[in-house]
Amino acid sequence: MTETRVERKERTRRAILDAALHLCEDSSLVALSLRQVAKEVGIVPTAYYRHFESIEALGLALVDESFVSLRAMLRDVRRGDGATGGAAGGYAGIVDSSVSILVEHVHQQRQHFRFIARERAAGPLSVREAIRHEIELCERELATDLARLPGTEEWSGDDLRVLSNLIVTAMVATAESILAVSGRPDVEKQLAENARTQLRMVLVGALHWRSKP
Amino acid sequence: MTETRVERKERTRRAILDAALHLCEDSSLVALSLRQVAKEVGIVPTAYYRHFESIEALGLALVDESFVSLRAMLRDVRRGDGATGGAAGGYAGIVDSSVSILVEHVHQQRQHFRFIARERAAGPLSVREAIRHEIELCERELATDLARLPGTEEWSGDDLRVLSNLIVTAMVATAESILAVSGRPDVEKQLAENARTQLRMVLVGALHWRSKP
DNA sequence: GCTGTGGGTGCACAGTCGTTCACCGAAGTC
DNA sequence: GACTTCGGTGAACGACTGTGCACCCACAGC
Repeated sequence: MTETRVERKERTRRAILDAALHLCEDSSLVALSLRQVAKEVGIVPTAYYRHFESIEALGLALVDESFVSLRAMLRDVRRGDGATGGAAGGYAGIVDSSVSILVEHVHQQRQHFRFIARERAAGPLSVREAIRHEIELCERELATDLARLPGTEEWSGDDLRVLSNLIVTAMVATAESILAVSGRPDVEKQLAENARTQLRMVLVGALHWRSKP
Repeated sequence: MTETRVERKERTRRAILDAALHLCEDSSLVALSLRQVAKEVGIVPTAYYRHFESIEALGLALVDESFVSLRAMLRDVRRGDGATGGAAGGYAGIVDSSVSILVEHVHQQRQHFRFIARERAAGPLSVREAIRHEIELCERELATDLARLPGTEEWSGDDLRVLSNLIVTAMVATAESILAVSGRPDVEKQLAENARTQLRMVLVGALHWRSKP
């Protein structure tokens, strides 16, 4: 029954992260006070310093944590085991399952996605930079995935990067839209269908694309 | 030399808007205090209430003002008089000049674009909704423009809307990137070129697209 | 079992916050 | 010229902010 000291500390740290994530649901990190977090956790303000030296440091930890969720999603997308079963195959199958996986993960990790979407533009400078860097990594990953797809053999590295940037941008926007309409399943279905259409349009463009020498 | 009373009031109101815009360059509206704005303007906090009843109301005014800038840009894009001179014509010419106009306007109205980019995700609820609504109007405008382009005769209204959503999303992302790298002209040139490539890819996709019945 | 480390407490401080109120004085009205 | 309107002032309030300091006490290592 007794807790070891490191367990106890880790539990409080988790509680702080969760509290911040909860408070960030309808505001931004820059409008979050150390005392609010402490009150939400149930500790005294000064005890906060035992875990983080500032709100900004908390933000960076949340970025790390959130991108664990995001990478888990990318892993699922790469495996291609979406709601459609994956039996469809081909580009259409990839598009359908990828968007399904996106929608699913946005629901399961709503707080993480919301945090990233908001702090990407509004957070402290270091947080914004950290998020931008992580997204750039995601784009690179996607670019190498795209390079393995049939039809992109003659593409330049630049074009692959530009294409994956476009796709990531569109998917980030889709995630933001889904978060914005949270609670209206019919509208959400429509957003997912729009995202699929956009991906198909982009893919049609890609298949007819020839990189300049 | 004497100022009429309404002129004087309008001048202070302008000063408040400018001060808020300036303070929002490296933070968000939700982290902005009435007193900061007042101090920046050079008036006492209570005088602020003569012009706006809250920071949120100020935000809504800034949204209106910012979208005047954005609409001016859209008008230029529609006229197609970009830096390339417009003589090129055809899709390539449209793409080149449109992106040039975007870059140009982002520079000229840096504060407005930055404000919209940030508060779109982080502002008070009413501000977020106002921005979302305005962007949706821009998408509709673009959709009607696209409908006039040769090659989209058989497109469904849905597909036109989805396509313009994709294009607007990509251009918003481009504007955000340009703001993020502010001050590095070489990187910015690259971003603009990437945006042009993305638009071309999307257009290639669109030209080979056939709407489902 | 004694000692020391470290998470958590309580108090205090100097600021800042939004908002109230009574008041001033110049521009506007009659 | 007398009267009103209204943008701006200055003091004051209660609440909240980040942070420093001394302290407590359960767990850790000896």
